[in-house]
Amino acid sequence: MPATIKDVARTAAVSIGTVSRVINNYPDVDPELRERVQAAIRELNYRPNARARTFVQNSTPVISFILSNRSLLNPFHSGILQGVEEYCASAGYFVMFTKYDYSKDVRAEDLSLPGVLRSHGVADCMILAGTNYDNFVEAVEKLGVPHVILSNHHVTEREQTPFDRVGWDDLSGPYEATKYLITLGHRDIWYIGDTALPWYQARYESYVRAMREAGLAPLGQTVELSDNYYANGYASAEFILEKGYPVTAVFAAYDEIAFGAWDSFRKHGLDVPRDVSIVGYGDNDEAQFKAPPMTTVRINKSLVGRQLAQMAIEKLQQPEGRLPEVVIPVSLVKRGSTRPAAAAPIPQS
Amino acid sequence: MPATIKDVARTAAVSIGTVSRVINNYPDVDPELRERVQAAIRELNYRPNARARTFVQNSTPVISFILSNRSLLNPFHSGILQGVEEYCASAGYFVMFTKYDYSKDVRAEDLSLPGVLRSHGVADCMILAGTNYDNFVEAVEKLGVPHVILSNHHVTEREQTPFDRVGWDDLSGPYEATKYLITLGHRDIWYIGDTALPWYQARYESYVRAMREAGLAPLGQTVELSDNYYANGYASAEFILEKGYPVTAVFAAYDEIAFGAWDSFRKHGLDVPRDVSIVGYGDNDEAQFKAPPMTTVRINKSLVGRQLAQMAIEKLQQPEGRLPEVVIPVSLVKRGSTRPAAAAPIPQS
DNA sequence: ATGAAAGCGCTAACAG
DNA sequence: CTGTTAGCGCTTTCAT
Repeated sequence: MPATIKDVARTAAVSIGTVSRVINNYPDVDPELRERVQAAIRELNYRPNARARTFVQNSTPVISFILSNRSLLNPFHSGILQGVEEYCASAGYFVMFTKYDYSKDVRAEDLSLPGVLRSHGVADCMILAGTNYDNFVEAVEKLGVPHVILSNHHVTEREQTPFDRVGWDDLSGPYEATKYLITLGHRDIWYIGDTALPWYQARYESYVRAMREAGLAPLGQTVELSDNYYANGYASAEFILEKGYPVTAVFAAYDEIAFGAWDSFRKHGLDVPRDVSIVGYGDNDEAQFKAPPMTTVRINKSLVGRQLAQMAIEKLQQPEGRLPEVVIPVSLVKRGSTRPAAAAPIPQS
Repeated sequence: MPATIKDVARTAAVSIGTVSRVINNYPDVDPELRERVQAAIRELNYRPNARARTFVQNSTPVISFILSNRSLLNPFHSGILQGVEEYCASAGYFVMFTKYDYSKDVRAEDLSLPGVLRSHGVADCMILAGTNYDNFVEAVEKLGVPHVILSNHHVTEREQTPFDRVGWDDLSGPYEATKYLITLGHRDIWYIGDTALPWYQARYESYVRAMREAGLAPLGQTVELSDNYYANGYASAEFILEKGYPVTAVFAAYDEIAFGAWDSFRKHGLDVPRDVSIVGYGDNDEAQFKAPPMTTVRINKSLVGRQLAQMAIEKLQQPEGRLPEVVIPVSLVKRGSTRPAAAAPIPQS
């Protein structure tokens, strides 16, 4: 049975009010009493009861990170969670990790919500991460629970107000990457990636924009065998090579896709970057560890997480306030998997 | 301001005691009253206040997953966390994610503990995951906080009582893997991996045992440039090849190490599995996605996590009880990166 | 079967 | 500056 504030008060021969003031670092306490209280705390090995404290203050320093419909094994999501925890810990908050899988086709009121939403007071603000749909967001809104949304994977049909959302810039990365390849003299630049998923769609369109601006024809290739990025990238490259299409550069919509394509090229005796330049997307750890290290678009997942956490804590303190959307910039990291295109044969005139 | 139990009682014209009995599914409630209460709950959109409930019950349905000195980006750790969450959610518990970095050289009483341990009542049981040392474990013990330890990465100098610990079998996996390569006719089988870390040491010894039993000389190679597994595996293979040592098979102490070695072999024109067979360790998702898919030792991380969670919940309910250590078996997954050794040239007699 | 009331540990408001 | 006390929402015990 742990010591309570009463025990400390008795031992220090003061009132519980004084003990409370000492615990919470109130300024106006007689130094001698403060010392006596602190001695009693040490002696009794007293740790405040967080339950009682949060109960009387009617608020819990807990943020729930809800990962919807995605696996934490994906470094994207674990990276964001890690950023969330980092910020929360520094601000004195705790992070509750909840995985939540649901179908987008269930009506909001019929969703079987995660426990953290079935009672109130477990966590006072939610971070909706992973892939989310309108039905769940709507259910959370209806409950009146403060929340912040990871915007990139929020598949919505409603018009979004630019508030209480954090994401990274999914448009300029692919655009910059493609432009970089063009600058290097490449013309047969393929986009490899799924175009069915909305966020891949955005990446594709940015690629197309860069190609068009340079007067080049966009070349998209997607083989969607499974939700296995590597295999799809591999198969897409196989397809391009088997058809005999010219290819000197690839922008892959995700690092894992790039790795698959890379292995396919290698299998066909094509060297990266000698024969084909490759740019990935995401900058997971593996990218820098390839031989040669892979050029890719870096998304600062930790920063995305920290920003989500910061906004969540602000919302928790001011549930009615609306915080403007934050978009985290991305950056092209140039490494060894890209190089200038071989000079084109001079046309005979 | 959310509705409280009082509001429900007033609306249903019953006492708060009755409302409590309905909420908690007590059997002896008049069906008519129960119906009235439920109607009031719906009408007021009442959700019980978890804070008040846990306060009066003096226990919180929260387990803290403390990841020490490791990154959640490593699929090992995120896989375990995901298993923990899965079990906890099904049992009505919540998971608090805490990252905690510390030095093993600080005395237990001088450690700056994570917030979840500085007050009590935030979480009632801890899962100590990641890499842990005696000082932290001792500090947790001194606080009298119930806890369960992931045993594989617990670096200890104390004699361990086989209780309140969960781990996977780090001995039979490497042994089986090596024996399998021997069965395939390989003789020049290299172990690639760090031997400085204790758990890698165990894997190495098991490899050595299998080699010795077959009358073969163990061949260990470690290049430890950094904590980058891929690069170390790559460099280790480079070393073997540059020295011109014979090699027809490799057991790598971790999948990422295997990937690095694989790429080095490929660079040197050696095909897997035609020229070299490779066995990895861990069975991260990428292993099955290689071309060909990689033979590896599967560690069921989710099961490790679920087992940790189950024991944590038991400890939480019976803090004094001691639960026998659980060791999760591993299994060799045979895939395309291994094949029988080419027949040795028949010695001229 | 139901209502009334004590009390969980703490904070904060108030009185002195 | 310090002590006293109400009260947070709920469960549980004790009457009835």
